[in-house]
Amino acid sequence: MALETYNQKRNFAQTREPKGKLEKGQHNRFVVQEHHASRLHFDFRLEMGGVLKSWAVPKGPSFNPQDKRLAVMTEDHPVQYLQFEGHIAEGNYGAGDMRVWDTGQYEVTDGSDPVQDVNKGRLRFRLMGEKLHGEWSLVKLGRGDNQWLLIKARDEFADPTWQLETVLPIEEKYLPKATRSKTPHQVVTDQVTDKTPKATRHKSTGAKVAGKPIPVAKAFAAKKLEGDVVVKVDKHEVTLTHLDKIYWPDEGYTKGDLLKYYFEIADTILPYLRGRPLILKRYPNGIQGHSFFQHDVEDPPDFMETIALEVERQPVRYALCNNLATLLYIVNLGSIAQNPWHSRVDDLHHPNWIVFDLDPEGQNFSLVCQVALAIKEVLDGLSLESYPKLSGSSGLHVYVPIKTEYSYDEVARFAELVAKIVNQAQPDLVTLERSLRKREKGEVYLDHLQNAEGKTIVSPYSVRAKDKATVAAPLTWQEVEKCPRLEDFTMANMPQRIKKKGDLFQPVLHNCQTLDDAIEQAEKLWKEVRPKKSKSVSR
DNA sequence: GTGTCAC
DNA sequence: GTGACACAACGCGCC
DNA sequence: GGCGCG
Repeated sequence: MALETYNQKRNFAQTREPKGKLEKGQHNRFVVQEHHASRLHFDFRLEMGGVLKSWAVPKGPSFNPQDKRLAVMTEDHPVQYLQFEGHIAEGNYGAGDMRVWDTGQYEVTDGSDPVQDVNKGRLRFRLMGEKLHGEWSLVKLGRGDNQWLLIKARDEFADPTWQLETVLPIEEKYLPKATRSKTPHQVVTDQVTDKTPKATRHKSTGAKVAGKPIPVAKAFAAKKLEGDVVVKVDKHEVTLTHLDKIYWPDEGYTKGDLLKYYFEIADTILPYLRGRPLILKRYPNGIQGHSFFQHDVEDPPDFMETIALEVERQPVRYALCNNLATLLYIVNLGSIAQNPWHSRVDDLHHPNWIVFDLDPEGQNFSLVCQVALAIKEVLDGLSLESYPKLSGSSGLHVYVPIKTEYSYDEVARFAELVAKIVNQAQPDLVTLERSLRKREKGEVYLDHLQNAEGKTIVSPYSVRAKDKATVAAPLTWQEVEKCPRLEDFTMANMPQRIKKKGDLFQPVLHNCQTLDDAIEQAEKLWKEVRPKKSKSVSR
């Protein structure tokens, strides 16, 4: 049954090849035959299920694990074919010389059933032949139903310098015209088997050619952003891919739209990113697709600066978004919102802003605005300017810019003190309770714990991976009083708003406030207002 | 190895 | 019919 | 999204 095709293809009056019949025993032998047929190729056969499972490998096996050799599965051959050598007469299937190139035993690596593995399209095995040794894999490809790859696994037998040699001399007919009459030799070079034109050869699979670089402004001036484009940014080239991929299915916004937004507001956002380690949260398939965090940027492009930080005794290279090229690069990777540290690399241990993160947790947004105003009132009382922004997600952030000289610990302590004071002033509105279960309904969670080294907060002007492509929008306090709607601040209208209002957050980078007095006053204030809990306990 | 196309 | 050329790098897990 | 792996 399994050998029907084999028998059909052959006229046994004319060929000395063995007749196909199933064999009982299971010996796990293999053979590689050098086959000088219409094309020179190598037949790779593994004994299993009473037949030889066979693949035609045009370039033959390679000990270089980086070579993935195309292996076309052909009809099962009878086990007697293991020994077959000779000349198949002209006019017959596979006409030409056949020699055993290598033979020996094999074993399936994980002890599973090789027939099943073949059916599954994945086979790993160890070869013990004269020439071939070590671990190999055969992996079935998706397209076509008989295309596989033969790959050498990385082990002690792997050898990138290895070169295949044929048993028989290579006939002139297999050589490209240009090379003919120059002593056909026994080393199978690329030229013998590689029929691809020189021009397209060696374009490494990863680096796709997306055309000539276009000046970035010109690229984004285009009516429609689609496909891939290489963009020239200053001296750098940035490849932008899948520009027409839908990132916001409901609105139809594409990755191209997102990139265009960041290009347009780059001058406004970059100051908030510059010098700050970034944690990338990537959505390669848009806001509804799978997302993941990336701390370490593997293989950063030349224009991207990074900082190596020790994390659990391992160096981790964090991205620094110091220029437009990097911004476009990380956005192209699916980094929709940008998440910088609170401190910069020139002074990593000292944050230059304090953040209060207000999370409504299902509450009415007007409550959030009330709490924000309560925070402002407390901060005003401590003579500190504060600046609100919509998180773009569901809450609100209040920033207090400070001099770069307070440790994260000092800042965290101060932030907690302020949070307690606000909580004391508005106990019905505010909770400091982290645990969701313990939070009362109608309370807004005031998170001050975000003020720690290594934590991040979504930067102003970041687009959020949320419906409507909402933006983390800086506001005026007057706007907070009127309780804005976050869906009114989006990627679609933010550039206009910036043109009209300028950058409302500019003081956050320049108003370097001193905390010393505020800390002193806050401590005093807290002593006055705090609940006298300790006394009731001790009583 | 297979498929397609020009001659 | 034959030779020249084109095609021949998948799916998964990880960050 | 893109790399390395089998």
